[in-house]
Amino acid sequence: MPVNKIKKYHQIQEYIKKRIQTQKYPPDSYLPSESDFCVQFGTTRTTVRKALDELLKEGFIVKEHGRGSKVVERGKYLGLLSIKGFSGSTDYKVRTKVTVEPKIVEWDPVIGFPLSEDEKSSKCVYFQRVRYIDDQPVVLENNWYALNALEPIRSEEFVEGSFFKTLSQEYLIEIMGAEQELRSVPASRDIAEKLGITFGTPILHISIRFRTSWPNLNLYGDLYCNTTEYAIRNSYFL
Amino acid sequence: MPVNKIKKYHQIQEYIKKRIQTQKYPPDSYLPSESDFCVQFGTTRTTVRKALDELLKEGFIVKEHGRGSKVVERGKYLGLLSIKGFSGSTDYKVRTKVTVEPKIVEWDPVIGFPLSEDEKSSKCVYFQRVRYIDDQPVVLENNWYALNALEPIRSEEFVEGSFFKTLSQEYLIEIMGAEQELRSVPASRDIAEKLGITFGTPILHISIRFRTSWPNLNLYGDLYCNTTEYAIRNSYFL
DNA sequence: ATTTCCTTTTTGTACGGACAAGTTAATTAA
DNA sequence: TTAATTAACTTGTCCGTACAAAAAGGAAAT
Repeated sequence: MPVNKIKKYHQIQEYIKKRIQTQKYPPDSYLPSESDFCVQFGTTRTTVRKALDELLKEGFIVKEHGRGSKVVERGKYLGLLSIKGFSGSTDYKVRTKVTVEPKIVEWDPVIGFPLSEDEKSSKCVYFQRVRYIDDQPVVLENNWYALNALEPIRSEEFVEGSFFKTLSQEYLIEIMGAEQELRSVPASRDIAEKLGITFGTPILHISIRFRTSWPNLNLYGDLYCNTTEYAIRNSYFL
Repeated sequence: MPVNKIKKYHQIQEYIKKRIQTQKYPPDSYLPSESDFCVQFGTTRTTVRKALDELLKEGFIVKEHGRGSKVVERGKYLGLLSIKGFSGSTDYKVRTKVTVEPKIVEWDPVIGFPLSEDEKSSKCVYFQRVRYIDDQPVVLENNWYALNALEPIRSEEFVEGSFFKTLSQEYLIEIMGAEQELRSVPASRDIAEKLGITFGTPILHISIRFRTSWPNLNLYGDLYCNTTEYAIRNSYFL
């Protein structure tokens, strides 16, 4: 029979992760040194380093030889697609407007992924946002998630206006991965109007499923991007 | 002054990587056990495991508790965009036709990335391919790389018809990362003809720069994808 | 023939120690 | 004051050991 013993390095890893998520270890600050953690948890550097290595792989920290382990600003959405110059840049004024407040609805068949039985048995929470760059609407974003997995969150409660930051800091939910499908399609009348473009203009349609650290919680997204001015960009390394 | 000492784990890592790239350790086979490597390299499991951990992170192997370390089929292009059902699937007949043989030309200004001085000072190698799915042309692909970084390779010499496999197995060049820009654009007359679609149809335009393990070698790509039948898909995990 | 048990092999976790290498800040020498 | 040196601290590499946990295969019992 499986024993499922608790692993010491995993406990330390989760402890530090929680402190990061709740801003006890704020972004850009340095964690206590490895030997500090050794004393704190009554263990050896081998085990502490294993925990830190895991957090490094998960993207919570970066290590600097001779200096320490630094907490990184979370929520770069891994290698996800982002608008050119979006993340961490001040080239453009990016603004987000919630055009449909989170509300409970039936699942929308436009979601490009098969739902689990668990999800199908539940209603879902839906909200819509529009992303503006330099006061121009560029991305129309529809979002869904299963009501039985997570309660509705009012947009005024979003931490720094970000849904993902809210999940991390308020619910300790992390994005574990994502799958996307991309298509180039002509703009429908509805979308053309919302993005202020002419009917039929080629736009980028992206369907996303985010996998989270909660096994039964997936986030579904349906994005329409006007790429005439700003391209969508992503990058991967190592 | 920096000493740049050779690291034992790195030597072992590179040794195993080379054996994988040259098929001495073929895909799906199991590597010698960790203790075998300890004897072979006169070291301890700590060091061997560090080497294997690096190969795991680089995606060359997977580890199976109680069984061993298995060599994985390389060339999934990391998290790169791939045609839906493309990688490792037999749902569709995928065929690649080289429409322009690799030849030496001047750099094309359509490349959406700034070139380094080194690259600008050299001519470049260019070739064009068309990807077919079920005998339908779906992707038109232009490729460039600097001539002073890598010689031209004739398409008949591609290992299993794959340019990336050739780089890995014949030149020991690995893809270290990539940056992409995506746009939804109307098909030009030229591209519409080559993809067998009507002029003006929305198509997905992707500009890619691949970073390789050779510091001065970048691969540039310019792709035009007809996404009406088959979506472009990608996923990220962990 | 099938199940159960045990042994062997292999990877995973953890301990404890030693020294190397990079960073920072205080101290010393010019 | 400025530059060089030193000391203290932190992460990186590596050694050697021990036991746990998972997988595989063979032996014994049913």
